[in-house]
Amino acid sequence: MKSHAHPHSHKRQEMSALKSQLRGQSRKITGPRAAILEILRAHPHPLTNKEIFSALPKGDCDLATIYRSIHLLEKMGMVKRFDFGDGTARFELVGENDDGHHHHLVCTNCSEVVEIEECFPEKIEKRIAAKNKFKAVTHKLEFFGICPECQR
Amino acid sequence: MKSHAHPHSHKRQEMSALKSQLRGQSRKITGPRAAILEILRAHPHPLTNKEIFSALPKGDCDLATIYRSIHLLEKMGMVKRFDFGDGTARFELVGENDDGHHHHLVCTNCSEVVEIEECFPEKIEKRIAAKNKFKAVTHKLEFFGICPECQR
DNA sequence: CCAAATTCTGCGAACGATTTGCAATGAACT
DNA sequence: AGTTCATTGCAAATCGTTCGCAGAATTTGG
Repeated sequence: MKSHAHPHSHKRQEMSALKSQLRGQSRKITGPRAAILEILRAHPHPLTNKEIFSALPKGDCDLATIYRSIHLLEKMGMVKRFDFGDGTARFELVGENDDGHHHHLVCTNCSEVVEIEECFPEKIEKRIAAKNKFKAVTHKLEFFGICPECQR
Repeated sequence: MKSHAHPHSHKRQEMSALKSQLRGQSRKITGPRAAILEILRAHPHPLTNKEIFSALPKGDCDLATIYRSIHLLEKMGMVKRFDFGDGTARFELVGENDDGHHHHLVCTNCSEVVEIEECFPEKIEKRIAAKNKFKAVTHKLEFFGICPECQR
C-alpha cells in the first residue's frame, strides 16, 4: 500500500498529491477540499456525501460544495465511487499507489461494510470482453448478506 | 389490452403464476399489473419504470402505479431489479424456472446492454461468506465497456 | 505585498427518481 | 348485487443531486 516511514505521511502525501494535481488543472486548494480528504482518510469506509457533511465541523462547508468537491476528487482519481444499491453514492479515498478498485460485503440488515480482497477473475472478464467485442471493460461488484452480529 | 391466444405462450404461464401468487396474498389481479408483465415480457431487456410507462397505452396507468406494481412483482419474485449506476432502477421479468440472477455488459457510451452468462464463481463467494461469517451472501455484478459500434 | 484574474463557495431554487396521503374505483367473495 | 378491502389516480412530499448566481477566496503577475 503506502509508505509507513512517518506517522503522518499519509496526510502529507495526500495533500501534496492534491496540490500538484490541482495545480496542473488551474484549480485551487481550498479548505473544503482539504477537509474532505481529511474526513475520508479518517474513515476507511465508503461514506455518503451527507455523512462527510455531518462529519465536518458544523458550519464549515455547504453540502453542495461537498458534492462539487467529491466530483472533482473523483475526476482526479483521488476518490472512488461505490454504489450499494440504496440510491446513495458512497466514496472512499484511493491510496497513493492504488487504483481504488475493490469490492465490499455489506450487511443488508445493519449496513456493516467489510472490504473484500477478491475480485472478479480477470481471465473471465477478458473473455467476456472479447466475446462481445467490447473494449475497456470493467465491472462493479458488491456482495450482500447477513453479518455475524445480525444472525442472532 | 389482452389479446391473441398462443397455445404454449409464456404469457399464459406468467398470468397463472401471477394469479396464484396474488391469490395467496389476498392481492388483486388488475389491469395495470397484467399490462406491466406484458410489457416486460415483450422487452427482454432491463427497463426503467418510465420506459414501462411510455410503452404502455397512453392513459392506461399512472406512473405511481407502475412503481407500486413493480415493487409488488419484485417482492413476489416475478421481476428482478438491476442497477447500472445511473441512478435509475431497471427491471426484468424473471423466467418461470429461473431465479433471475444474471449480469449485464453495458456500453458506457450508447447504453447498449448485453446479457452475460458468466457469474461470479460460487466457490469464491462461499469462501468470502465463510471468511467473514456472513450468511445468505449474494452479489450484484455488472460490466461496463465500449461496445463495437461506439469504438469507431 | 497589492491588485487583477479566475476559481470557489454558500444559498436557494431546480431536478429527476421514487414515495406517499387520500378519496374514489375496482376486484373478489358471499 | 352488496360488502369489503386492495388498488388506483392525482397531487404533493421526499430524497439525493445539480445548478445559477453573487459574493468570497486563492493564485498569479507586478
